[in-house]
Order: sequence, then C-alpha cells, then structure tokens
Amino acid sequence: MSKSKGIMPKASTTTQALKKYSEYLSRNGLKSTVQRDIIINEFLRVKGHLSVDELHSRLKLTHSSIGLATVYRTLKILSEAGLAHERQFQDGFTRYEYTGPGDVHHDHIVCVSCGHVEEFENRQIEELQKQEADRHHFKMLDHKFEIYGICKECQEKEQE
Amino acid sequence: MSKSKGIMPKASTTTQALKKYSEYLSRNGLKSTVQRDIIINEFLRVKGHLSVDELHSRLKLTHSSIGLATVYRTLKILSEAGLAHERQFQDGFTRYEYTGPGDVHHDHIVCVSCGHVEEFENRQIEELQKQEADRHHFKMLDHKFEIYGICKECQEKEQE
DNA sequence: TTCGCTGCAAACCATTTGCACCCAT
DNA sequence: ATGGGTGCAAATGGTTTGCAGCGAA
Repeated sequence: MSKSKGIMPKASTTTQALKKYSEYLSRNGLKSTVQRDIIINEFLRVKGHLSVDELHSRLKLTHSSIGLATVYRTLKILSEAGLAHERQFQDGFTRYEYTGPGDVHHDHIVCVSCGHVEEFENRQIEELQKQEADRHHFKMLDHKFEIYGICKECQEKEQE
Repeated sequence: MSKSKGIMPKASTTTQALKKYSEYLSRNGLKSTVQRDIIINEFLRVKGHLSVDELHSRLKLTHSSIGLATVYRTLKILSEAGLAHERQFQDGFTRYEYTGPGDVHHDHIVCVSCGHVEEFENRQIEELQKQEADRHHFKMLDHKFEIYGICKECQEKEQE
C-alpha cells in the first residue's frame, strides 16, 4: 500500500528507503554492516507483514550464519528510522511492516484461520476516531484497529 | 458499562453473574471452591480492566496464601463462561474486563501515560467495520479498536 | 585504533503446566 | 473415595541482553 504522490517518481521506493536508512545510521553514529544490508534488502523485497522469525528463517536459507538477535536489532532500527511499523495481531508474534514515504495510515483485516492480512483505509473511521478522542478529552497519539475473520479462501475450504 | 435493559432489574448484576458462573461450573463438571469465590467476588466488585497480577496483588492483602496460577485459571474460567473479556492493550499484560448480560459491544481509549482506560460505543464505526469486512469478502468474527493517547489529567500534569 | 556490531547463550517475564497434596461432592 | 483444585516450582516461548571477539570508519 505504498503510494507515490509524485507524477514521475525519480527513484524506486526501495532506493528511497535505503537512502533514508543510511541517513538514519550516520545521523545516529551507527554503522553499515553486511548483515544489516542483507536483512534490510530482504525485508524491503518481501514487503509483507513479517514476523521476526519468518524473516530470520528466510535469511538463513542463503546466509546460514545470521543470528536471530541481529534480525531483532535491525528491525528495531528500521522501526526507529520510520521505515517499518511494529504490528501485533493476535498470534503472539510481533510483525514488521514496511512504511514508504508517502504512505497513508491504514488498518488491517486479519484471517484467523490462515493468517492472511489485508489492508484498508477508511477516512470516515479515522474521522470518527478523532471525534471520540475529543469527546473524552484525550490527546490522540495512535490507534489500533483490526478486524478478525475468515477470508474468502478459507471460507471456501471450510465448505469442502 | 453494563446496561440493564429491563425497567426494574430483579437481581443485581453481581447476583446474576454469580448465578451464571455456578451454572457454568456444574454444566462442565467443575467445582466451587473458596479460592474461586474469593477471586470472583473481588473481580466483580472492582469492575475495572484488571491485569491478573493487579487482581492477585489485591487478593493477597486479605488472603495471603492465594496462588497466582489459581487467579489465572479462574479468570480463564470466567472468560469461558462469558462473564469476562480478555483484553490486550499495549503494556504487555492481559487484562480482564467484566461483561454483564445486557452489555453492548464497546471499544477503548487508553492513556499511555497513566494507564487509565475509558470506554465508548460508536454505532457508525461498527457499521463501517462491517462494510469493510464485506468489501474484502471476510466473514467478520471479532475486532479490536483502541485509541491511544494522553488523558486530560496527564495533559494537565505535563504542563506543570 | 576505536567503538559499534555480531552470534551465542543466558536472562527476562508473562503465562502455563506438572505434581503431590487437599477438599468438595 | 473419587477426581477436580490448589500452591509451588519448573517449564514455555517470544524477546532482550551480556559478553568476547570481529570489523567498519
């Protein structure tokens, strides 16, 4: 769900992301390493809602020595750099989702049977949220909205 | 946020809850014990959004021998009996909230500073959710909607 | 050469479970 | 007396952290 607002994007989202990432590193006195590059490239390539363990398993296929802790630490950096969002659905894993530069806030609809995740944007819901926050005199910082259900494919499988 | 729909409620919510609970026990071959009674009575008395540890700490004041595992097990039973809802906000604890017989679905607005939780109902949001589920061909089972922010009291404290 | 980074193992921490004993039915 | 319940301690499992050696700047 990354949206390029410009008419003619000059660089791919991945290139922009890598740039933002390396800027974040130097601004914070952090170093570029081969492991981090491997992790980030795979993360940007997949663009799903990956759990740390899922990403680590993928990486092990081609880079067997990479440590789970390093994947955790790198995803935390991406999150702090504003390139990834931490998500917690109901399955006990923290998942990370890529966030592009022009991305609009969105929510999730999760299949409790197969784990499939779809995204949606809904302006009206966003607006109603703000109204509720105001009504309760809260300064809204964030929100979490997830719909849990059974996706089309799993409904069809159930009927067999 | 328990709403009695009747004009003249015959029994208090607590009494009704205890009845529902004991019915659940006998229907499932479970036993009534002093520990369970103590836990449930305190849970019904407080009616907040209690973490297991918070409830256990309260109970220890008057019943020092009560075990944490028993509190976990009893709240699980209450949840299965339909008298409590498991909630997970962002603080790493599972919280339990009392659910009365005529209760309408509601969502939460949570203060990230002091942990205070308020509730709200919003028909329009519920309706928009259903529309989103339909649009994505999901059979909706459940949802989770939380607004995170700073409550009025904490905003005032911040300014000092 | 300096520090940050890595992989490993150990630590964390909320929650669950195994077990020997207890008690409601 | 039977079999579920209890408290305790140990196990679980995702995530974090300490540490000795490694490598980028």
